[in-house]
Amino acid sequence: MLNKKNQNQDLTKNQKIVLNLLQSSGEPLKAYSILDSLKKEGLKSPLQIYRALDKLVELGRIHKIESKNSFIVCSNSNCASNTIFTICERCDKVKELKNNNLTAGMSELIKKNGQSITRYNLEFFVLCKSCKSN
Amino acid sequence: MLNKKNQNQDLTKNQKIVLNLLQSSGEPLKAYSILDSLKKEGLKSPLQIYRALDKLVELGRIHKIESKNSFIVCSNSNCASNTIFTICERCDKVKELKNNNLTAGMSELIKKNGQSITRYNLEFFVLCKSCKSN
DNA sequence: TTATTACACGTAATATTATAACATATTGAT
DNA sequence: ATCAATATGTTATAATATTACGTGTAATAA
Repeated sequence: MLNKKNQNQDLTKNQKIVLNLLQSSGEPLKAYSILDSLKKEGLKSPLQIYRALDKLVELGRIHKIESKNSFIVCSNSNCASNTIFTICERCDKVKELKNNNLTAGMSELIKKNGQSITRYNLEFFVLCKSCKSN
Repeated sequence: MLNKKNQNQDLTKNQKIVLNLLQSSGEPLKAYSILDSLKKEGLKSPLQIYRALDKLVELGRIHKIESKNSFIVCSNSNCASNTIFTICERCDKVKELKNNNLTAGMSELIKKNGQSITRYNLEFFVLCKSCKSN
């Protein structure tokens, strides 16, 4: 049994194509902009994109940024669908947080909290460094 | 100067109508379902609804639940656009958290964190009590 | 007063995001 | 080989949200 996280071999053709695009982009992309970019690869209907995206989200390979209807590769090898993003309010740049004191603090908090939290999606709006310095 | 938070007097006709509906509902509603409900009040175009919703969000009177494209009244008198929701994964019930140890912990965390967080939207997916007991 | 500004409203058209429905193909397990 | 599950392709359509343009109304500066 291969490790799904580190291999693209389990992915189907369309899933690979979509994932590759998101990986090489590095920033969030919208479904229809992905579709436009992939016309040359033969993908021509929204459903082809959405099906691939859904599966990739399910596998944890990408995440949906809900407030932007956009998708971004998981920059984390093992976030199990729990996501923490910072989104710059001025330039829209998105970063997925990992292994900083905020994520660590969150884990603590959730452990302490009585509720059975199964998953979370956290969107922190910030002014990024380069926007702040202007 | 009246306290805007506690008075609806500053709101316009359409804003009041939409807010009333959301208040009496208590649960998240979608824009087009609001539109359907308000046909009898004379509102007939999506834009009338979206304009009222936008303004109410801006005023902090309601919040958008991004992962559901839904809107819910603010159950908090003073959250300044920072929102923490729990969403039941089974029945979709949404609750806005306030003044519990999770919200307190979040404030702490953010204070400690170097980044200049201007606003946040946190969505915690849970199994609610009634769904858990089944 | 009149002119100006700032909102709010109304309406039609359209853009954007996402899914349903149906047919066919491929894969994987028994 | 058969069966089930999953993936694909395609068309149509649903659901969500905004653009563009014209009108009304209230506050206020000239």
